[in-house]
Amino acid sequence: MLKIGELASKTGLTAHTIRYYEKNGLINASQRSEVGYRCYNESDVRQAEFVRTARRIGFSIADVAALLSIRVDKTNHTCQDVTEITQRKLKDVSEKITELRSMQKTLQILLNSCSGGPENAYHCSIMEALDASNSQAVRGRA
Amino acid sequence: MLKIGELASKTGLTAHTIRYYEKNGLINASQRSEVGYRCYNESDVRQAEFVRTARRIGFSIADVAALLSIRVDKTNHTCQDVTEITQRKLKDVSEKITELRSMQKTLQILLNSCSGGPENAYHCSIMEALDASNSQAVRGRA
DNA sequence: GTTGACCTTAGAGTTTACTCTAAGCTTATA
DNA sequence: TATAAGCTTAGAGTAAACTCTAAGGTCAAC
Ligand SMILES: [Zn+2]
Ligand SMILES: [Zn+2]
Ligand SMILES: [Zn+2]
Ligand SMILES: [Zn+2]
Repeated sequence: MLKIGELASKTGLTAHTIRYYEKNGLINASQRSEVGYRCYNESDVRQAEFVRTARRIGFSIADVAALLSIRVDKTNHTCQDVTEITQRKLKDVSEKITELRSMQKTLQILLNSCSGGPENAYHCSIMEALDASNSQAVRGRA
Repeated sequence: MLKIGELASKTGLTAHTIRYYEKNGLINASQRSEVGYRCYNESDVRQAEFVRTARRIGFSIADVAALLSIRVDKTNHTCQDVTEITQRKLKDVSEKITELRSMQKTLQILLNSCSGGPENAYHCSIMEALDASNSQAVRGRA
């Protein structure tokens, strides 16, 4: 039976975070000690590790809660239930990457256009591009 | 002279957002009408468009504030000042992309391992991977 | 002359995921 | 037997960027 600090060092979460996850239904201490300390058994620890793994992958707390509800009742859930959550997350991540790549490209174009030197910014092409609301560079892929 | 709603439709920002930006020093109305309405002149509009463009590229509000302070005093700032902000942002964006690509890869591996079919999740390989805290798939690029 | 769209302010609420604080027990160590 | 480290709770604070509300004044149109 681990105390919260022990679970924390075992999982790499902080005790604060574990209590926060508990409030959100992700981690649970099956027992309390006589004085009220949280006590985690092996099954609790495995669940905490599941949570940490899922969070590391990028699942939100709500996603993890959904995955846990499948986990505790696998026979009444399908592989489809699991992949739906995973697909949705993959879609989010992919969309975010697309957005960021567009930003990345624009920023790179801006940087390529400017010397970055010590001359004053009066004719800086980055500033000019930001000022031109109809600039090619800042409207994404042309 | 535009009123806030006119500036909003011209820029694609909402009136709420424009007031919020004003509070943060990004957009300013040079005048008020007799009854206190914000009035934006051409220069104000150009600044608002600069802000909108910079925000669209992904610069934070603090970044935009820094860019604006260069913009209003170009002769006392250098191209280096401008590129520093841009480089920092590019670095942030690139790091975020790296993170997300790692998530994307993991999620794809998970999805490839599961049929996604209507069978129950008892032997679901996604659930198994999440449960195995030492799983290959969930520890990023091996 | 009243409806409806638009404007004003200060300030609260939203989202996500923590992160920290205060006040007070408990437990291990020197 | 004192410290120090660790545990408890409720609740507040943080970050970013909005988003909305309430209560009220203004303006154009029918
Ligand atoms: Zn120059
Ligand atoms: Zn330059
Ligand atoms: Zn199966
Ligand atoms: Zn499956």
